[in-house]
Amino acid sequence: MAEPDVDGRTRRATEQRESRRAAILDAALEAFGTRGYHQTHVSDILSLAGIARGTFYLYFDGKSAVFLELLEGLLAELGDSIVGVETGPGSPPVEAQLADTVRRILATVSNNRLLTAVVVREAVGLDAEVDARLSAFYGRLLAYIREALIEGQRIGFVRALDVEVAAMCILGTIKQFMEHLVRLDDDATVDVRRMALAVLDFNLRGLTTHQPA
Amino acid sequence: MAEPDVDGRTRRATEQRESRRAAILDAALEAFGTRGYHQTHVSDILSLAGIARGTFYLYFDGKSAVFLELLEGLLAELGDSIVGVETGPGSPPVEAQLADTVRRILATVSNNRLLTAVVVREAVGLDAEVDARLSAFYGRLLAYIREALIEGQRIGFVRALDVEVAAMCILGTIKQFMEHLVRLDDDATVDVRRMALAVLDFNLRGLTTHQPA
Amino acid sequence: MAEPDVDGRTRRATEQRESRRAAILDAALEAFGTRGYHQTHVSDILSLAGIARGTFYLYFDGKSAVFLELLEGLLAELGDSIVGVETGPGSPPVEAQLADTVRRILATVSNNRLLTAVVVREAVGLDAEVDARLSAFYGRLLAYIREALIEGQRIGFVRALDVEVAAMCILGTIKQFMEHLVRLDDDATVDVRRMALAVLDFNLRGLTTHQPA
Amino acid sequence: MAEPDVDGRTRRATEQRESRRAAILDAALEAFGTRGYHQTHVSDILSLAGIARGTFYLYFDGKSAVFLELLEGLLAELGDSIVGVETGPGSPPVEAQLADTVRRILATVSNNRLLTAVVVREAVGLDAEVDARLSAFYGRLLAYIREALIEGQRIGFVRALDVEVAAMCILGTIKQFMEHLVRLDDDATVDVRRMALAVLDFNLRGLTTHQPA
DNA sequence: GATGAATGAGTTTTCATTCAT
DNA sequence: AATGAATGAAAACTCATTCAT
Repeated sequence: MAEPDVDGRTRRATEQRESRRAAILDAALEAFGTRGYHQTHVSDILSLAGIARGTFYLYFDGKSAVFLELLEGLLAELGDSIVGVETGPGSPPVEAQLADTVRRILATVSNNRLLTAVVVREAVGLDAEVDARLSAFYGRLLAYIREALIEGQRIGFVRALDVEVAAMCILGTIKQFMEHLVRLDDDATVDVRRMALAVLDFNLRGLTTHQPA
Repeated sequence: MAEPDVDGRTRRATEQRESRRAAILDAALEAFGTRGYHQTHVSDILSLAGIARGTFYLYFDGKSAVFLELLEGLLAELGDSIVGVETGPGSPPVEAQLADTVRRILATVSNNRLLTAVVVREAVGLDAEVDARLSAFYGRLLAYIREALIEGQRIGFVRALDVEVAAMCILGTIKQFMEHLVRLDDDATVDVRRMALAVLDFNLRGLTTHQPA
Repeated sequence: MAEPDVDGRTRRATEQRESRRAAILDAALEAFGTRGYHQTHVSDILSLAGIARGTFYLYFDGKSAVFLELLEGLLAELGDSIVGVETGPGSPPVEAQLADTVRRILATVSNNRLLTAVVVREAVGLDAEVDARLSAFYGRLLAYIREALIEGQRIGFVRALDVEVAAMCILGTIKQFMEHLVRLDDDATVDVRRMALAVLDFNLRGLTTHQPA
Repeated sequence: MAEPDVDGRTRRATEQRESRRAAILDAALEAFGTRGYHQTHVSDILSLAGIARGTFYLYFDGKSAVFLELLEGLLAELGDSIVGVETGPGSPPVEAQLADTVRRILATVSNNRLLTAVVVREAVGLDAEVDARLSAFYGRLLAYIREALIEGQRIGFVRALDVEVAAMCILGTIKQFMEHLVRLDDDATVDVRRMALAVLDFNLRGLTTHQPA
């Protein structure tokens, strides 16, 4: 009845529980990433995770619950990747800060290729709650970009333009870029960073030669 | 078996057949547009079309076949909206031609809001063949944009940039714009044309004030 | 396109539908009667009815829905068996009327032996709605008996007693009798009518020799 | 392996074991009484008893085994409540003895309200063995009543009647009364004893005013 | 002895497609 | 051609019981 031992057992049990959860999430991620959300059945997750039916329901409420949890994780990571641009004296140049943000998003997407694939491709119509979360996330992202644009205008970095539409366009280029990344084979180590900077450059300068507007 | 009579009967029958087909397509369009592909059941289409189960399978091979046909139609229309930019002497200004293309795409999307919604949102994971078609379409669209950019560079309209990435970005802004349009309520007649031009402007000039890079 | 033919087809279809429903109800009745409610699975009903899984759900919402419908039928029949006692001039003797009621209940139970068995035995705890219906029925029956007793006291047929308790006791004897009937083998044609009259006699006169109270 | 010490340890262990068993039985009783047999899951018992899943199976063979044990207890107590009527010289009056029996049954039921509820309501269809036990108990009870009636007839207390049917009716009134008691809220301290006597009175004298048959 | 994670057989339910009328 | 009843494969989910720690 030594207390420390009991503690030890409890801790080990908890750790095991957590690792089992993680294993199921991994399996689910692989399944979703491979077959897509709708073509993935609980059975697929089971066989990938090597567990019994009941075990799955011990850890999650069902297919959509696992997906939701994976999604939350990705959205959280993406949310963290995006930080406001500092404009105070002594701050790094704005373009450099933007490039850093792009680099961080990029890393997150690269680390979560499979999941991002599902999210980007089957964006809507999966499940009421999943839809809501995604919607909310894109809403927040859009709002963030909007704010950044307005701040950019204040400091004279961003020209006069329709902030609403511009934010939408930027989001579009980001999503398309994500979709592109996701489509790449694992071994296709193209120069992703270079592409990211090219996306940034596109957003900043547009297509045209610099004839004044 | 009097030939002339049969001709008349045959024609009428064919006409009826066609209008029945069209009615089913309409019903399917509404169903898919409202509930999305996966949440739409054949029953939904049946009740909207006011036909019996068996009748449906007399005209189409199944749920995914109807969807595929609707998709083909949309892609064809979209394809038609996109025409190359003429650069010969006496051609209208490039920007005006681009604006026209944007306007045509816009009209197509507006006329096919429901279907566009499904295509844009549930882009992938519906059905192997549907996936392939969509992929092919976006591939062609991307190729078209790429060509246009190269031609633009040749005539000095487009600056030096990564054509691959720029094409991707443009596609992204278009898709995001489509998604935005699709989200609007039917009666929300916001100034869509103005927005379209703003998207074009964004793509052409980017965000920044024109300090040379 | 002869209208009468269409009518004929429609009628025949409706009839078939009804008879299919009836067949399922029959199968369900047999299954419930044989194995009891909880031991009966939809599969049992399917194989007894010789239909496919989906067909069952075409006609009923599920196991408890079929049972509820069977129950409703029985309760309705039982309700019809029970009619008030007439006390006007020229009415048949009260005892004779009561004997008739008993006989009618008896016939109903005999005709619905299997179902009565389930109802009497697994009275409660099957399903929320089933419970409610049964409860309501017994409540009405109790109320009916109470009224009859009060009327009986008014005309001097029933002695002074606790009406509440007496009604409860009578219900108890009826239920126990039903349970007994239900337990009998099909071929055991004991003199059921005689027993019914004995139950009536018990309720009317009690156990004791007629020493005045 | 010092014998005296082991004895002490053994006794203490046995006591603990017994109290653990009792705690599980208590929890099971509450669970069954509240939700009924089928709606009660082993988990319900576990959480009420505050023990782990495995522990439960250390003490009992399973859900139906616990229920069976609870049932045995109730049936034993009920069996003890019922003692034969003495008719020798100097015995208390028959009616008083019957009233005592009624009182004892009543006390038992009151003390075991929850369990009686399950037994009375879900009488049959729980489990083969449970069914058999209940059946046997009611058989014995019926036999006891039958004997009592015959003895009653011998001493001229009970009139000429169909003993079989009368026993059945009496059992019916008892069961209905039990069901009624069980339905009462715990705090509804209606005059149960008065009701019990009214049941007895009903059984003895029946409904009618005493016009000779 | 105690624990609670794991099991998997057993059930229910759905829905695209077929086919006899 | 049209109908709609029937099909049954495919999923999802539950819960009593086992067993390694």
